[in-house]
Formats: sequence, structure tokens, C-alpha cells
Amino acid sequence: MPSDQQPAHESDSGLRSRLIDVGVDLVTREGAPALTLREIARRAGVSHGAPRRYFPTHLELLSAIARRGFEELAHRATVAVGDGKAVGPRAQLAALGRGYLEFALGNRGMYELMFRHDLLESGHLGLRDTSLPLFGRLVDLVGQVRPDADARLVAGALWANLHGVAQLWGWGSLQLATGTDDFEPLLRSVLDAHLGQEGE
Amino acid sequence: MPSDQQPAHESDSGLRSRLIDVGVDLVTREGAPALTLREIARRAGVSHGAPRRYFPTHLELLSAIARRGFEELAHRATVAVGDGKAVGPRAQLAALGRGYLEFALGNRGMYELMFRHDLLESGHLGLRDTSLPLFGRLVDLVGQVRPDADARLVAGALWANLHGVAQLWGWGSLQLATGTDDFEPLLRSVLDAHLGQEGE
DNA sequence: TGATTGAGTAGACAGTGTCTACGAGATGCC
DNA sequence: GGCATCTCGTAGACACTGTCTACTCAATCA
Repeated sequence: MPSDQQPAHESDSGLRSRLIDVGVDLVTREGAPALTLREIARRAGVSHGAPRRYFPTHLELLSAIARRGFEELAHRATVAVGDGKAVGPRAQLAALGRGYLEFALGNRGMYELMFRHDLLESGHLGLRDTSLPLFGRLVDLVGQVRPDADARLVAGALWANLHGVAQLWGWGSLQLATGTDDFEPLLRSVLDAHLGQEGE
Repeated sequence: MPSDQQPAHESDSGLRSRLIDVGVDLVTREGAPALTLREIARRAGVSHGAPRRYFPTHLELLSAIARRGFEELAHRATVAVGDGKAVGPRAQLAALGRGYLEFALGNRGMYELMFRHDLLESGHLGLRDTSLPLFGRLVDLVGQVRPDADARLVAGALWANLHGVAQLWGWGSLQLATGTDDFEPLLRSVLDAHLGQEGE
């Protein structure tokens, strides 16, 4: 009976995590369409059938790679928010938004992979473990800044706004529309809209 | 094999537009991944090499199909906005936003196709012909509602917000986050955020 | 020692997009 | 009319994809 526990950390030994490493590297360097099952196997130095022992399907391997992206994003968010003692929640939210956009625009291939609907809908991604806690913190911060409003609603709208900006900016539509190459004014506009105007 | 094709002449338009018709129908009914070059040719009753005469590449056929989506979206937007005599710009924007979301959520396959970056980045789509005029109208309306702000910036942020809501709502993330199945409160929150609070 | 099992190999299969050679029907030209 | 040309679609090849299955081969175990 296999102990379907994934061998946590030893990345140097197991093929499983080596495949994920190769995938993360590949998507970062060449974009999401390069994440072919056979190409990943090739770069990991194994035959194209080898991944099947650890990832029964291509989608599951892609999901494991994308999960790395969510972990990285969550980590960045945690760092950006900090402990909140030095600055107020509004500044924390600004840092969070900026971190989100910087991640999305700095890792476009990974971000695209993370939000592929067929990955999201497949259930292999385990979003509840990675994304929902992050959203919970967002709701919490929004609640502090706007105690008058329905925090979940505003947080949802804000998250959608950040996501939309990341996506549209990512392929250049918004630069054209707003006539600038710096997303900072747009980010400020987004934050002002949902959180109320205030000098950061 | 009897070349007993369609009675033909069902559309005076020729194979080119028949391929697009089939594609629109297919993406509406079965989603974007079903838009295989060979499947479209199959359903159009021609061999898999036939489309090549009109669309040198698969991407160009997909772009032509997506352009239909943009035309439909622009049409809906025009209808939703109306002439603006009866209602104010704020109500027009509300109708525009609602129409946008209804289109995106009611035609998920087409919407997904329309915003696949690998299509958008190729110049085949002619976005400037369909999307930019629409955005121009958005900027105009926003300028009327919020004469104090940079209308292009606010319009860009609003557009991104609608796009983000459409996307996240489309695959269920926001229902989970906001705890409801009706996007109307979320839409109102988005409009209030960017345009200022006001009973519609 | 011999059987068993885990891990990776290698080949087949159906499907894909692209490319190329070919054919049949209409059109144009002298 | 006869003949060449041009249009438009066919059909097969090619390299690639993800999945499936039979197989080797070393390590482990009783």
C-alpha cells in the first residue's frame, strides 16, 4: 500500500519534485505553452512515460507547478503585509496590491498558468489551502479600513480589480487605454476607489 | 466517395464565413478547447486542409471567431447604453457593466476565447477597431460622472474591475469568497467604488 | 535463493497543426 | 472550339502531443 504522502522536502532525490522544479523553471523562462509533458520529462532527463508514476495526468503535473506559484504569491503577500505594527491597514493593503501586481507582471507565464480555468476547475490545485487564507487576510484588512461596508464584498471587488489590472496590463491593453507605462497611478486609482481616498 | 456535400448555396457567403459560423456555434456550445482546426473543418463538411486557403494558420481562424465575439459585445454595449437621453450617465454605466457581465457569463467559451492572450498578442484580432471605440465611450461616460478625476484612469480601472469580476465569477472563485450566487451586489459595489455612491 | 515489487523505458495509438503534391471545375484567351 | 490557367478543395505525410500498456532491471524481502 503506497503511502501517498508526498516526500516533503528532499528535492534532490525524488523525481517527483524534480519534475516540478523543471516545470517552474520552464514556465518562468519560456511561458505556459512550453509546459509540455514530454518537454518537462526531457529536461528532467527521463523518458516521457516516467512522470505518469507521480502525476497520472498532465493536468495534475501542471497543477503541482501552479501550486508553487500560489505558495510564492502567498509568501510575497505575507512579506508585503508585514506585521502591521508600523503602518496602518490602508498602507498594508497598498503594499499587498503592489506585491500582487509585481508578481503577476514579473512572472507572467506562471501567473497565466495559475489562472487557467481548466486547472482551477479541476480541483487538483487545492485552492482552499493556498488562496482562501490569503483572501481571508484581505477581508480582514478591508474590514479595518472600511468598517461601514460589507468587507467580503469590497474585498472581492478589490481582488477582482487587481486580477483584472494584472491581466489587462499584462498584455498591454491598459497601457494603450490609459496612455502610460507606469501602473502606479492605476493602482492608486484602484485602491482609492475601493478603500476611499487617502494619501498612502 | 460521393462528393455529395451540402445542398450548398445555403449561404451565399462561401466557405470562409461558414467556417467562422461553425466556430462561433462550436465555441458557444462546447467551449474554447473544442475549437480544433480539424473539428471545425469536419463540421463545415470540408477536409482538414481546406481552411488553410482562407486562414493560413489556426490562430487566424480563432481570431476571426473571436472578432465575432467582440462585435457582439460592442453591439450589446451600444444597446445597453442607449442614447442616454432618458437616463443619466451613471445609469448608462450601470447598464454597460451589467451587460458586460451578462455577456461574459452567458458566453463563457466565447469570452475565454476573446481574452486568450496568445490571440490578442498576435495582431490578427483588430482590437483597435472594436475594443477601443468601446473604451472611448466608457471614458466619455466616466468623465461625465466624475469630472474631477482622470477619466481615462478611472475608466481603465473600472474596465479591469469588470473584466476581473467576469473572470473570477466565471469559474466560481468569487461566489465562494463573497458567499452569494448573485453578482448584483458585487456589481453595485464595483460601480459605487469607481463612480461614487449613488442610488442607481 | 528465488519471488516480488517499485521505478523508469519504449513503443503504440489517436489526435493535433502545418506543409505539399495533386485534381477537378470554372474561367479566360486566341 | 480547344487549350491553358487559376481557384478551391482533397489527401497524405510529418512532427508533435497526451495517454496507455508491455517490458526490463535493480532492490527488497521471506
